Amino acid sequence: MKEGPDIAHIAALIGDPARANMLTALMSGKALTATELATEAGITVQTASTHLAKLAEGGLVETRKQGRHKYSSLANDDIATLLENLMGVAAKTGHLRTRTGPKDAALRKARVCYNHLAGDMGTQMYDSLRARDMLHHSGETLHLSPTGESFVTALGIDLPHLQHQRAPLCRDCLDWSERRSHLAGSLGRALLSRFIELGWAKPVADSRVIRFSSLGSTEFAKHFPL
Amino acid sequence: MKEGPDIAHIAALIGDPARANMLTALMSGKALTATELATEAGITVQTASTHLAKLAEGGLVETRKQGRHKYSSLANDDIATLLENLMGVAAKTGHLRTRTGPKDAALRKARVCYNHLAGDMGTQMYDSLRARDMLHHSGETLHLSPTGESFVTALGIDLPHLQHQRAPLCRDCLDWSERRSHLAGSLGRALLSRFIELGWAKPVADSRVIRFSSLGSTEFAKHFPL
DNA sequence: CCAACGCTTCGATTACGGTCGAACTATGAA
DNA sequence: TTCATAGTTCGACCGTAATCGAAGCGTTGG
Repeated sequence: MKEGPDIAHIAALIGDPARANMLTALMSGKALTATELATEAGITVQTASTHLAKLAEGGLVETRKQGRHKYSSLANDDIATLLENLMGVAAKTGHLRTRTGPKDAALRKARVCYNHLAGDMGTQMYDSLRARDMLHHSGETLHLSPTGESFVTALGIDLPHLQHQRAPLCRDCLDWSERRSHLAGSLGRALLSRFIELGWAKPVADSRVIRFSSLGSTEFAKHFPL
Repeated sequence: MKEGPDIAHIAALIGDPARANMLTALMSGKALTATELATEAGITVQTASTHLAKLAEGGLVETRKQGRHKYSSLANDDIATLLENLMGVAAKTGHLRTRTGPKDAALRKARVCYNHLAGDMGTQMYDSLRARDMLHHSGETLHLSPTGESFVTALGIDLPHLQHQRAPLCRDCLDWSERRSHLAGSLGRALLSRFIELGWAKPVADSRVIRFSSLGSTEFAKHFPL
């Protein structure tokens, strides 16, 4: 009865509709200002401010002041995973907020999960790397094999720079549309931004959808075959 | 703003302290009656009844009537995973309800997660099976290799019976104390109950702790070396 | 058939938290 | 300096939901 961490507190934080809207908006990975989050959630700036204070105190979001703006983002990958997890059971128990619209297909195909690629193409990338032994699963941690290292370097990833960071290089993250893993961690983030840099893909404004160009699709299929 | 599943609803369900207490109590895997859950959460039976109705409507728990008792249990493994996930971020953000007591060590060593073995020994079992190629990871689904099949059969598991069931045989489940995977699914459940059957281990009453006998510890270490 | 038990429903109370208007602070621009 | 914009704090209002006492059902066991 009194053992274990206080799950009620943080669940309650997510449990408010306004805050849930803000958090899902932050799942895009971008840091958003208070007013952006307010309009996203359909509330006034004042209430958004109090909500943000609570979310920060609860360790769910981190804030960073820049000039007269205050940017908020999810505190870490764990939070993103938790939210995806929540979406999974919410979707499975049939409690959808809106009927599956035309947007859903695009969301299921390719979307950003916090900061890396998720959806069909995300799992395809993951599976392709796994199948070619570039990604290795030892215990719980994911590792990049030597062939994998040269592969991503050839793609233009600055691997030494990533390995210097404190954050884990590879992590797997579970999807809610697909029930499968995709690649998270700093490498997952770097790969997505590289795709955008190469002009293969482009994030759709005000959404989590990632749209691949026709060139990008063929290049992606070439580099990550099944 | 209006895309995706309704995470606020189910997060709000978990967000109430009383309900959170009930859910964590159900993490033991046992089905509990309404009165048991009421005392567990420190509330009266009436309120527990209304809470249970809401949890059932939300798809978090399933209820089963037996005589004049009504047994409630977690609806499925996904819920258990979600709760463990929540405990993880709650623990990480430092929002512990109680200071880490003497009970915590036992919890970290071996505990039941919904219905299978978690904690140190859970991850050890998982890693040991993986290291000996008895457990195989293809895509997202876990598979039991032929050597693995004969191994668990030798342990006394009725494998054909398990394979007949609709539920997946192997699944991995993430731990909140250890940040690593352990074996869930019907095989995970069967293994734990087999350990208890063999007298290796015994669940501690009114807790999620699993206590291994000295015989059980040596046998376990023999069967699941690292 | 009656009493005990487990659970549910109803009704009333209460309290907590979300919400916004208004006033205030801080930063940047003119 | 003055104005505009971004965000915070305060105060008051309001609604929702948690809670429990009391009464009502079923089921079990004598």
